[in-house]
Amino acid sequence: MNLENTKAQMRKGILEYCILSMLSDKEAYASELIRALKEAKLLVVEGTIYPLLTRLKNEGLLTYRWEESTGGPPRKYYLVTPLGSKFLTELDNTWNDLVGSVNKLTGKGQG
Amino acid sequence: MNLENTKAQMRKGILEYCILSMLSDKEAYASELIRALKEAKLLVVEGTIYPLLTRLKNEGLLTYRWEESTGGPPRKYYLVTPLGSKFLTELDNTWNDLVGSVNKLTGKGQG
DNA sequence: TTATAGTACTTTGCATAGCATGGTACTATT
DNA sequence: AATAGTACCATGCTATGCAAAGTACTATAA
Repeated sequence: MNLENTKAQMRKGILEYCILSMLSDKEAYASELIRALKEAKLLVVEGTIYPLLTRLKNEGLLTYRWEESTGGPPRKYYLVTPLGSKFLTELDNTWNDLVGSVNKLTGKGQG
Repeated sequence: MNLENTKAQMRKGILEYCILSMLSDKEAYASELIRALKEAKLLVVEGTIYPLLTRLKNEGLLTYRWEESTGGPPRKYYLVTPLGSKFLTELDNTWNDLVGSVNKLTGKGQG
């Protein structure tokens, strides 16, 4: 049995929520997001986050602007669109429901 | 954008935790589990739960016994093995860490 | 100039798990 | 015999996280 794999599965679908939420506070570029996610003990790699950002942009939930960097290649600063903000509200509810359901089933709630 | 799909993704990997936890309290068969999960607002269908139970059994986390039913086909009653119980403890920690991480990133925690 | 290192963005292919769908088998009712 | 309800099982699809490799820009060192 592989605990790491199970952990990875638990993270699935939650990254999308976290990233939308992070970008609703202030814009950021991918490497910044990766650092923040790692600090929060959520392991994320480039191959995960770049396709995810592109997908959210194509769906109209995010937009971005280029910004030159003094010490490296230019950066893509992403931010949430009005549609993304609306979707984030629904994800907030979804997440809260999910936590409630799991806590109930695992006996932490009123279960 | 498809909210239902995102919800399904969020559920990924969490079912395994929920089912192990439910079966650590008392044994149950698949249809019982489905009913309980639906009551807790976690949408689950047969095509999801049967392969999952088989997988957990093959990994030694669950075992089962047959029991005849008066009004239908026999039932497979699953229960958690000692190995499954040990694994469940780790999933408890994983889940708590995940909730902490998400709440921190989405600004519900200490920010 | 050339080479190396650091940063940032991109793409490809794989493994996994949830799900839709259809099927089998047992019992009870009509 | 036919239908309905319950329970278990198998197949194929899809989406996502991830490993790995690649591209491009800047700064530093030889």
